[in-house]
This record gives sequence, structure tokens and C-alpha cells, in this order.
Amino acid sequence: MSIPRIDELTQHVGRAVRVYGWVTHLRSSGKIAFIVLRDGTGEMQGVLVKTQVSAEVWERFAALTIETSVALTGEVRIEPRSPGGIEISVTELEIIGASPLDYPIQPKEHGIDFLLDHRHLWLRSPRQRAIARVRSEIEQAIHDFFYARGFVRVDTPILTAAIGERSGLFETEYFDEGSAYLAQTGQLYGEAAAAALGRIYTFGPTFRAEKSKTRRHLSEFWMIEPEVAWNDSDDNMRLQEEFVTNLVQRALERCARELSVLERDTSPLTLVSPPFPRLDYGDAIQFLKQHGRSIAWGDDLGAEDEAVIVAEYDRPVFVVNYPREAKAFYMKENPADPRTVLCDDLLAPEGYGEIIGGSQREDDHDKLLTRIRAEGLPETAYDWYLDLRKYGTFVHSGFGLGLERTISWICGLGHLRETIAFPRMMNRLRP
RNA sequence: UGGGGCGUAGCUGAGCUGGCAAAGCGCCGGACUGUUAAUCCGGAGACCGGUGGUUCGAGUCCACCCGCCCCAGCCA
Repeated sequence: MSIPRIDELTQHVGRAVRVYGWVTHLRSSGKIAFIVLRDGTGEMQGVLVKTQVSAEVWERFAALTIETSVALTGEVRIEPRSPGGIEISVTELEIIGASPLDYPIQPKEHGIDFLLDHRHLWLRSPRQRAIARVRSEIEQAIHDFFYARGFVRVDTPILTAAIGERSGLFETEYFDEGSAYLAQTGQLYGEAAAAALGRIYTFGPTFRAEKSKTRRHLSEFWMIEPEVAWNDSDDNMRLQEEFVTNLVQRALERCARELSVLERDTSPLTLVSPPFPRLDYGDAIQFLKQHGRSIAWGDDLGAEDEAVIVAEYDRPVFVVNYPREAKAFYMKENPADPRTVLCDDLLAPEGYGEIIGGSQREDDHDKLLTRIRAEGLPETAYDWYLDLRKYGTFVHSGFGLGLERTISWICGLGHLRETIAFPRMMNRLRP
């Protein structure tokens, strides 16, 4: 007897099979009973008729509960009335693992706190499965995109000395070396790798100990950070718009079913194509003033400011060349206006905000050292980073794409916490 | 960390100016041979987040504490 997965059942019509899975739904009408079974690849329905099964099987059905794991044996039929379109006439029903009556997740509304407390079980529900599949598809698309363009994937350390940016760090003891910190970015290591390999990208978890409680922040999130030797800031933005367009297209092509489960209106996504508008920071400030925002040159853009800008366009928007003080120390001074740096933020439409931060990197050794000192950063921690400018400096650029923010936008979600299997937030370390 | 909101049955959630704590889902018992979150009849299940206070009387008013949600900041 063959033991197909549910997504393979159409190849077994007319034959008897055994299918393993979890009971997601039970219905009974006296002498006929239905079991909806889920195995991760799909859903199907088993039907039992009392007069056609043994008394033992009928009694076993009566004992079934939601999320019991079972094996159903019977002949496969095409059946339009079945969820999944396929049905098994059950002749044998084996209970693998019983499930008590208090299974907490019901097919109804629950509060978010309750759901996150039961995240390990919530993952089994259709919406969460759809999001997980979109995430997996986008991750694969990322690797495919860079592989096709000759990029080398480089894995950067998670335990680091104090380097990176200014926001909060998670600290831990590290042998005799004092404190280690969970990485906020792999970028600096990516720059070293770019000098060795030309075009690289990193793909890994990053950590921020900021006490932020918003729909757009997690303590642990995954970031994709390409770094390309000899790319200037314009090359960098062209790579970004091509990359983001590619990911959106991939989701539209390969995740139509999942996006439908998520009730995502895909029409805004179909508009995403290069080139994305580029708005100079100074022009953005002018624009915001004209729209009644109280903002001055030098200020960073707030969430409301971003929303006003994004509302003007039907696709992601670059805001480029911010004032130096608003940005990280490693960004290259803008030759056309030294008050600013060669950088870009990519703002996603529909209120999703920043999904990418990118820049050309400062390749002048002395200017970089001046910046490190001006920010009061520990100079000794950056000696190796300065070496990249000492031994054959090179024009290079890169960016960081927030995976969860990108998934949240593509799936049309209200909060980052659903985009990752086990989200880490300031008040949530379990499950 | 600042501003706003919320906490009532396993879950969701009414409860007005203080006076016997709704309902739905789930669960239990019963009916039903094609159900789709099945339907119909019956049932159990609540020290109303905690501590103190006001009052003849507090889920309701007050103080403090705890927890959560939303917004802002930080950023991806």
C-alpha cells in the first residue's frame, strides 16, 4: 500500500492508500461522518459511512478530537464537495497520537497575546502556514537572485566585539575577552569579503536590544546585506530596485494561493517595477514643508513624514543623500554636498515604510578615521575595518534588506510578528 | 522611555448614571446518511488581573501595582 502525501493524492485516484496527518475538523450526521485531515502539504477529507465500516473503526471515529494524529486508509476519489477537492472513503482508521480536548486554537478570533503564547500550535493554522510558505519562497528567491548574478554568499559572525551602529546591543560574556555582542549587522565583515570576492551577500539573523514596541520592529530579525566592489551609489540603487522587483514578482508567480489565503490585494504589487523614484533628501524636506509638515533641513524623517512621501507614488521610493549627522559613520561623504552622505532609504508603499537602508561606503582612510573619532567609537575595535582602506581601498556599496519587513509588505500583514516562526520581541522570549 | 487604550468562563466578548454577571465559540449529553466554522434540543463552566480604599452595597468609583495592545522614538 502506498503512503502518499496529500498533495500527491491526485496521482492515486481509484487506488487504496494510507495517509498520515492531523485532524483539523470533524463533522458527523449520525450515520455518516467526515474527517478533514492536514499533513502540511495540503488538506483532504475522509468520509466514513457507519454501515460500511467496522464497529471498531466507527467507535474510533467517535473518540477523535481536533489535532489527533491519525492514519486513514481507503480508496481515493475526486470529490468537489471535499476541502482540497479530493476524498478518501475510509475503511481503516488508526489513531497515532491522541489530542486532549483543550486544544487552544479554534477556527475563530483570538487575541494576539493568546496566539503568541501558543505560537507553537498557532503555526498549524492556514494563515500561518501561508505566511511561512511565502517566507520560504522569498528566501529561495533571494538566493536564486544573487546566485544568478555571480554573488558569493558569505556568513558573517553573530558574536562580535562592539562594532556596528549606535542602537542597543545584546551583551554576553565571552571567555577572557570580556563582553561579546550579538551582531546588529554583518556589513563591515561583508565589506572585507567584497574586497576578496567582488560581489557578496550575507543572509542571517541580526539583533537589536532597542526597547521598541511597534509593528515594524523585532529584537531578532533576518537581514540580507549585499556588498559590491566598484559599485557606486547609483549602481547600488539599480541593484536594489532590480532585487526588490524580483522578489515581488517571484511571490506573485509562485505564491498566488498563499496570498489568496492571506486575502492580499495583489494589484499594488503588480505595479512594482524599475525604476523607482529617487527623491533627494533636500527635495524631500521642501516637499514635506509644502505639505504642512514642520520639519527642517537636518532632521531625520519620521514615520508620518515617510507616509506623506510614499503616498505620492505607486511603487517603492528612494530617499537619497541624507545629512551626515542622521546616518552611520561608514557612509561616504557626498562630493556634491559634503553636509550629506551617499546613501538611500527605500520606502515601501501602502504604509510599510523603510525596507532597505543602503549606502556607498567611505573609502578614504583618514575621513573614515575622523568619523569614527567624532562619533566616540572605540578606535581599537575598528583597526581591521580601517585596514580595508589602508590596503588597496576601493569604491564599494551595499545595502541591508529587512526580510521580515519585506515579507510583511508582500503578504499585506499588520505586524512583523507573524512573518517569522518564533518572533523575538522585548517581552517575548517563549515559546 | 513618553502618550493613549484595555484586562469579565478555556477562547471571543456585552455589562449605561454603583443594585441577582448577557451571548457566541469550544466542551459534555441527545437527534440527524453529504457535512463545509454543519444544524437542532438540553447541560456544565466566572472569588470580573492583584492589593487596598469609598459605600448599606463595587465588574462598575478612587489609589497603587502587574500584564497586554496601539501610537511615537530608535531602525531593517
